[in-house]
Amino acid sequence: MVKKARHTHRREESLSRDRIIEASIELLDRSGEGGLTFRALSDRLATGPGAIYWHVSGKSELLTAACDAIVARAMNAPLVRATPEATIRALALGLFDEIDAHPWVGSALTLAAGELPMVRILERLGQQIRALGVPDDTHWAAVSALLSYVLGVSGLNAANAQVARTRGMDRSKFLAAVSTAWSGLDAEEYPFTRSVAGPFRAHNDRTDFLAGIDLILKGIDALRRA
Amino acid sequence: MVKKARHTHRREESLSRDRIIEASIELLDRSGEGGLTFRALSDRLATGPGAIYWHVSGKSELLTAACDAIVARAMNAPLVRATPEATIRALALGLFDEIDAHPWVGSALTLAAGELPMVRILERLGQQIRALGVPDDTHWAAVSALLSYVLGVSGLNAANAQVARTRGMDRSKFLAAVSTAWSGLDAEEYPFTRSVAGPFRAHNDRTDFLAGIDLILKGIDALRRA
DNA sequence: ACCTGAACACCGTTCAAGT
DNA sequence: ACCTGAACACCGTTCAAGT
Repeated sequence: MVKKARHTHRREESLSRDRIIEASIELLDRSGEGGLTFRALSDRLATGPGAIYWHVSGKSELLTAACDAIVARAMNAPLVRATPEATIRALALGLFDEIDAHPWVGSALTLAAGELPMVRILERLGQQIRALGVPDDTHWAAVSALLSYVLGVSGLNAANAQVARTRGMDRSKFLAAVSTAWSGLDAEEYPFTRSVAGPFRAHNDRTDFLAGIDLILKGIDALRRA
Repeated sequence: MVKKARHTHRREESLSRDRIIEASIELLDRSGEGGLTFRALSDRLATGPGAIYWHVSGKSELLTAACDAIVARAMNAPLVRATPEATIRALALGLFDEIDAHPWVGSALTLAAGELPMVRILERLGQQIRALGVPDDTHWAAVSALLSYVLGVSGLNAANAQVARTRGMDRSKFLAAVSTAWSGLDAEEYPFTRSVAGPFRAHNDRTDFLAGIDLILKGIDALRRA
């Protein structure tokens, strides 16, 4: 019963990079990372695959551009005046929420290392690190730790969403399955993992994410006093 | 001039899961993540693609098993008696070095979220967190922060290696290219990124990685005093 | 300048048929 | 029980040909 979503409508506007990226995001949101193909995309845009190549260099540019649209939204959100620490938390949470809503962004971000979406995050976090007043020569260490952590959580979220999707589970079913697997590990070899199997089942990704940010902020704070 | 590496030798041993994984690792090391295909693999093992499916359920199991072989090596390395902090640093560095030598492990690790390779890391780090004497209800927050950070750095390493490979650059050329791109960003919008473009060019991944671990350890230390 | 769509060179996976 | 290899249903990308 695979029914191809036929597009009955004729194309009204002409093709453009923006329309292509918009359609890419819709495909990625609906069907995950595997959902973005040139065939599905050209079908949706009522054109041929070759037409897309006129506006975009290839798939990786497409994915990065889609990712950037989401990241930009989170990084350009207006910020209330607050301490640098509070601003970092707010920025990180805003990004977390976007990635939670669009899990494919998590892996796209890492894939586009050094490119615009990552730079947006680097910049916003970095400005706050600067405002924190830590020594100049620790700026890079501080941001890169924050950035790596954020990318780690993002990638994990993307992977979890991906696995849950392919196995047709929702999030709580997936957590329960992992938790059960961990509980069944050898007691001699994996005592710690067994001990966190319970907490893991009930854990809240968002809270844990913030706790990790706070841990790193605490560490950065120590840099200032050193 | 694409010369297919012909295998002139007949197969001596019979096929086995271990031989398949060993060959997978060789392919991944030589040609990166894209190098692992059932065709390349069956060519190398002097068999057909179908034969591999007799021993292994599919590509993702193959990748996870290959990843696990490398991770196990790092996590089972004998440890000298030391403080929990020093042990965590040693474990993390050992893992970093393996991933540096086998960058594909970085993305495979994230892809196999919740599975054995990740659990090995979770367990070893967790045992040391426990030894640190922080409150029981902070164990999960502490390990998951460390783990996410390690996965973030790993993924980034994998992505960098991948980009450098496709562009045919070595690491220093790649760093220089990113650094130059950052220096060319708009001065109003990206002051911080521009300011770290210089340090970035000369930075040492291994040192930065360890600095991040230390930052998180400092934060965990604060948990004990709280 | 922009679009079409067939064709190319790949993929992972399945499966009837062999030993 | 284990292996073979053709076949299936996909991919991303290219390109001669159209408008």
